[in-house]
Formats: sequence, structure tokens, C-alpha cells
Amino acid sequence: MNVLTKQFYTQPTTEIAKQLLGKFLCRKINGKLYIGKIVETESYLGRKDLACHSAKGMTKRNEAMFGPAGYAYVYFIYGMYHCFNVVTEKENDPCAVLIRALEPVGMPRCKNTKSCVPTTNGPAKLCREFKIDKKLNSYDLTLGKKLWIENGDTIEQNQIKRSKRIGIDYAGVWKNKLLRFYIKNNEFISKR
DNA sequence: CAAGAGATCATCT
DNA sequence: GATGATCTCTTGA
Repeated sequence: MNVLTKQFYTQPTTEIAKQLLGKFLCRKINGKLYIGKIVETESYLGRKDLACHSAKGMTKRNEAMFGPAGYAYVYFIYGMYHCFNVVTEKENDPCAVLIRALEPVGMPRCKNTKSCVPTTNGPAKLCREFKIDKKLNSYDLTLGKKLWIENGDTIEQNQIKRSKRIGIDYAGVWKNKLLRFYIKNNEFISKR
């Protein structure tokens, strides 16, 4: 096992967003292992970033972001969806990387008869597929037990594309920052 | 295929 | 009482 350590998570947030591309998100439930390659991320830069949940200060919902790097920040949105972030930077510097899409690589056998390809091409879809919910909020990703990230493919710089972040039109000048990263030509990038 | 609306509720004001 | 780091379904050309 090759679990990413605390050291990895102490890099600058945007650096982590880029480096997470190609790594493997792992989830263990009842002995079953779910693995997906990370193909799309977004960087959220804390208090100054109007698109970041922590821009309005600490609340019960976002307090995980104020904690140490290497923990999960899972939030509930639109009355029915969860999204999964990796907390970065020092304590009390509330930044995070949103995991937006995965390429399924090792998934438990599908019980559903029809489509056996899990849908993980979107932040809420991958949480549904990996059964990530608020119980994993503030969970330590360096333990390698229920939820963690492992080293994976090295992605060449020229295979990384960047764009504006999605769904944050309210964020003023911050909505135009190029803080979304994804692997070029990957078919599991989120739709829009 | 693209655009628009509806779902649905914890969290914050 | 309003709203959202989304998704899915319906509509219509």
C-alpha cells in the first residue's frame, strides 16, 4: 500500500490539485475495496476566495476546512448530494481541493444487472458511488483505513488542462480564475 | 442535441 | 425564509 502522507498534503493547495490527477482514491466498506483514478479537481483558496465555503467564516458545516491538512471535508448540498474535498494548508487556513471526477479502476462487482460501469464523472456522483457522506467529514485520509488516496500514474504537465471552476457564478472576480484541473482527453471528466 | 426546470433539505440569516 | 462547489428528467426543434 502506498498511502499519501501528511507530507504530501502540506504542499500549496493548487499544487496538490494538480498532483492529485492520476492518483487513486480508495474506499473500503465491509472489506470491499473501491478504487478510482482522480481525473478532475478544483482548488479552493480559503478566506479570500469568494467561491470557497470558508470565505464567510467558520460555520458548523465548513469547520473541517479549518482543521489540519490531509483530512476530508464532505458537505451536503442541494438537499440530496454530497461532495468530497481534501483539506489543505495549515490549521486555521481553510483551503481545500474538490475531487470532481474519477475513472473507475477497481470496483466491487455490480449487483445491478444493466450498466456495470459505475458513474463517477461528477462530484456528487462519485460520492454516491463510493458511499461518501457526512460520516466521513473530518476523516483522516492518511490512515489508509476507510478512505485514502494512493500514489498512481504520473501525469505529464502537457496532459493537464485547466479551466474556470464550475457552478460558482456568484464569486465575482474569482469565478474567472483558472483553478479547475483535468486530464486531457479523459472520458470521465464531468459533463456540465 | 440543447436548454430549462424540478428535486429536496441542511444550513445559515 | 432563502439558497446552493449538482444531477436528472422533460421539452422542443
